Amino acid sequence: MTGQSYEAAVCEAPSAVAAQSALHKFLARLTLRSRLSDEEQRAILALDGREVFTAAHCDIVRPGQTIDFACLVSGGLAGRFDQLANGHRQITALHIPGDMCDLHSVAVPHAGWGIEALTGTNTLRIPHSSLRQLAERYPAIAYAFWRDTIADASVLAKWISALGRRSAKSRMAHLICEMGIRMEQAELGTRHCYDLPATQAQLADVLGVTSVHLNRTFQALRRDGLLFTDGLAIRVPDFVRLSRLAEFDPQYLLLDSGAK
Amino acid sequence: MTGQSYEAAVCEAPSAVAAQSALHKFLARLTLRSRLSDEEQRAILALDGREVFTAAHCDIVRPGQTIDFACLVSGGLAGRFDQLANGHRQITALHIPGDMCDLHSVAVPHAGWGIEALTGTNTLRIPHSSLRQLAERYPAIAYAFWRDTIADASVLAKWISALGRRSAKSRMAHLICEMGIRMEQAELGTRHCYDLPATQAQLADVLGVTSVHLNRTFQALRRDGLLFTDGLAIRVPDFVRLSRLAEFDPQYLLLDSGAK
DNA sequence: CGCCTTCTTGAGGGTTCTCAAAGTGGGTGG
DNA sequence: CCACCCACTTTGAGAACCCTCAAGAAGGCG
Repeated sequence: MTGQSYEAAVCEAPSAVAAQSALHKFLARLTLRSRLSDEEQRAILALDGREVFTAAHCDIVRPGQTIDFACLVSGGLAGRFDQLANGHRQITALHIPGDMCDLHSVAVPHAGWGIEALTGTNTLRIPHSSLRQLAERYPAIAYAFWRDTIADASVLAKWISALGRRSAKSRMAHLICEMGIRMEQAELGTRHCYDLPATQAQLADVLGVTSVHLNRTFQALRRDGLLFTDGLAIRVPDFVRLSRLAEFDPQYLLLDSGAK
Repeated sequence: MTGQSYEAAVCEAPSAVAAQSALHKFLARLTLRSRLSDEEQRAILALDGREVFTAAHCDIVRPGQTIDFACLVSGGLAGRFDQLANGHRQITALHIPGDMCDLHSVAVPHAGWGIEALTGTNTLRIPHSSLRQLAERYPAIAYAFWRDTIADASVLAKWISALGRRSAKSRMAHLICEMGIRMEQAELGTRHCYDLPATQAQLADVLGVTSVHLNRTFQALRRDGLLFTDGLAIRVPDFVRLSRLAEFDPQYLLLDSGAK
């Protein structure tokens, strides 16, 4: 059921292990932003759901679908997107393992967006009912969920200013910086080296440019020595210099550890 | 302390009345999205805070400021913005009377953004402590606050796809449609006619274009007969036709009444 | 009446798009 | 093991959209 070879690396672990690892990452992010008691933490880790594999380019959640579960990414890379009448997509958020893609769907189950597997992606489908019970029983968890949504909104707002007021080059640099910090926080790599398993066409859908222009922008950053790619691996020799180009300040991610 | 003459229309009411009206609008939006008991509704209406007037172009909250209150707009128009190193601003959200600009600041008090008065604007500064007490005492209110943040994020996500994948003309049309529906819901006008007290330069900061280009885009819409302005008033003769150009579907606003 | 903010217009240039085709590499079947 | 296919990346050329700089018109306010 695993996809092409390079996806096997992500999915090779038995799924129960991957699921536990994703829950741990999810919990780690919650506790970074909110204080939770041991009991509350155990309750989060006890969450259960069906693990589902979605092949690259397939939709995990179709636009407009009404769902009764939230998706915790346990492997791969997922993107929330909005689709235009002409079929063009804009990806509004990227989700890495440990991210609950659509925690907000608990409170608003009718999705106006879709979620796409950018590469072969495993998700844990956690029933809304379980999450709602948790939030009702433990107010601190409800509060943590709220903060998680706020962090999500903060990233969206930052991306609006990137799309509205920055060049493609600066936007690209910003994305590479953001994903570096997030990957590092999730212990999936470092800000200087991590995997970003997306095609250039998909990254173009994130940056709001065409894939042709994205390719040229990529080349410009390589010429400047700011960024190198090796297959899916991103290498950033000088993170500070890249941050300056991007005017990147990780504070908006609401990850204190990344702000150091 | 009221500003220029055209702002007086907004601010002429004694502030206690304006504050009550803003709280009613705020409550109306919450109850649209969440069910609240009579007691919970009374608790919201009993919220109190200092009313502050901010002149046009001045900051209600400066970027980076740590605050201990949330701002409920009671008159005028406010914009959340992100500022670049070169001083350029991108407005990420517009807030009309009845909107709690930064409800999320209750959970994340250090602002990474700023809030600007686009015109002379009155805000009610409601202490975080009052809101937090309310959320702790009434779980349904905490839940309603969460949903409000989700609605906020939904609007942000829609705006990302507008900035990334639409022309200035379509973006402008989308903004006019969105504000029309929101104004109608807030009973501050109708989708066919409402006041938008912002300068073209400010609207350009929302749309992510220059004021020169915004002006030309405006003219193009007028030429097409889609949109007319009369001072601050926006007139939309054919909302359906404008919606089509904008590919506007009000569902993302999470205002069921607007979706009809 | 004069100042100031805002809106409007013009001309030229840069970024990004569109359309099209060629190059690259992994996977698959013969 | 080779040939083919397919998805992805890269390149080229011309056009469209939007920006910059600059200056002129319009309207409120002292």
